[in-house]
Amino acid sequence: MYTKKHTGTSEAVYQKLKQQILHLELPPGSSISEIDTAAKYDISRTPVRDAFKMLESEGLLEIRPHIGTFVSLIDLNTISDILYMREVLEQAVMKDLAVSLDKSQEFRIRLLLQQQRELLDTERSAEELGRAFIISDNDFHYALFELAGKKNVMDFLNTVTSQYERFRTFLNLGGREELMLLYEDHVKIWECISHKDYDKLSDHVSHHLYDGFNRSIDVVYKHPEYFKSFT
Amino acid sequence: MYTKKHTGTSEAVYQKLKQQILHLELPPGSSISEIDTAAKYDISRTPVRDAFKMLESEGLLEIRPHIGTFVSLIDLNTISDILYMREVLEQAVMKDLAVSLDKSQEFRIRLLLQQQRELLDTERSAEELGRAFIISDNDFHYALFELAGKKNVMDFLNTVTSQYERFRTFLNLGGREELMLLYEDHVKIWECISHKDYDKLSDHVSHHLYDGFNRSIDVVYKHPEYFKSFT
DNA sequence: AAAACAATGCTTGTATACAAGTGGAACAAA
DNA sequence: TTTGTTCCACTTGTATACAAGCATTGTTTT
Repeated sequence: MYTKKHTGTSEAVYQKLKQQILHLELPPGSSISEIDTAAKYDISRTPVRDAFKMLESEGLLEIRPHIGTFVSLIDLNTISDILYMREVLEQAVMKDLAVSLDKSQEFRIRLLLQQQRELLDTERSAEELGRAFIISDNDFHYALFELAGKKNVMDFLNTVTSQYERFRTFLNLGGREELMLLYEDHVKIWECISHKDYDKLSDHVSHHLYDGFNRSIDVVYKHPEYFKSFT
Repeated sequence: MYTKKHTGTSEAVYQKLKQQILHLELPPGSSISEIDTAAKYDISRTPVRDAFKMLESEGLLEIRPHIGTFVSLIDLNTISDILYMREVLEQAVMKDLAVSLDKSQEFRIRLLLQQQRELLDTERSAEELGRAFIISDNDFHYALFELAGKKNVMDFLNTVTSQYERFRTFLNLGGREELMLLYEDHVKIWECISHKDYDKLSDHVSHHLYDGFNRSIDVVYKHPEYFKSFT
């Protein structure tokens, strides 16, 4: 038998569980025990506990001492606050980028948009396309932050907004047409940046963030057990 | 002997260590071992490890497997990005508050300002006054976020910006006069909110965030060993 | 029948033993 | 002296045993 590594085990478990939670394979509210997870991956409780703690700090797990560990319910109030932060920060960063845009950056953005265009024209299943587009969408936003010199800001945001990703995956039941709307938002945002049209830029950024959610928020009521009760 | 509690131990150690790090009693770059810490508080390595992991996720510790654990150096690039986030988010939140301000909220802010005023008029040592004012300053900002209905946004910010608090403590060598300037900023910010003077409000918020740092940033060079090299 | 209660099996929290990687110190060879 | 090497002390990573809290079930008592 190969000797087991003494680094990276908990990190691997963390990544695996996080993906399962974000993709709703571990649904909100479901229980998950340290012992079972350890047995499943043929490791001890220790690295599993480390992974659990990390996921708890991101708000994806809820550890109740001596009772059990549960995948956290989606809190729509939290989602709302996350959207607010993303809106405000993205508006500011995009504006900064528009102010200092140069030709090489413009080229890079054009390239990303073209990639996205091709993605939408490729035939594949709706679910697969949805996931691929979310990744591409994230790449697009991340690239804009990076070009604006605000990569760390994006990283901070992401550490605190895992909930947002999960909610996005949950709502992602839209077909090619819906995704096309998101792509068109990107094009509009890019046009505003390159034309330095700051007012419209802010509007498009807000619209891009909220519109998809607003359009499909009714599906929330198809899985009320996934959500924390809100009044 | 009393039976040991089976909850809260790691949390207590976490809080204790965090305070020591933020107050620079555990200086940046210094090493801290799990075994020593466990012995110091007469507990086992397990809760200490939990606390270490939490502090690492906040960027206050750097755990190098099989080598050691070190209090992280202050990264001025990170500080810069944190300041950017706080600037953008505070400007937005304060503006929101100004839009919807009512009399009872105005009363609450006046109260906080008066408390701060009294604090500055009380005789005590410079260092103690500095720490007390930082707490009072945080309370003031927190209250404004709360009044704007954005308490969670502030909480998110704080989980990610522990570095900022440490840096602030480090720079806090200013006397009563410097603190008075911060207090006057608060008064100006409040006036802009109550008069709905949005343009000046943003300026004052930015000024309030950056001015203190800019005025005393020279002390950085008195402890270069605390900082990550930057180019 | 209903209510109080004790036993049991689950959970996570803690303590401790062991594994394995790292770096420096002591030491040997050139 | 310099260089290379071996060893050792120290670190964190992992595995596992035990402690203790909670909930459910089944039993006993009223």
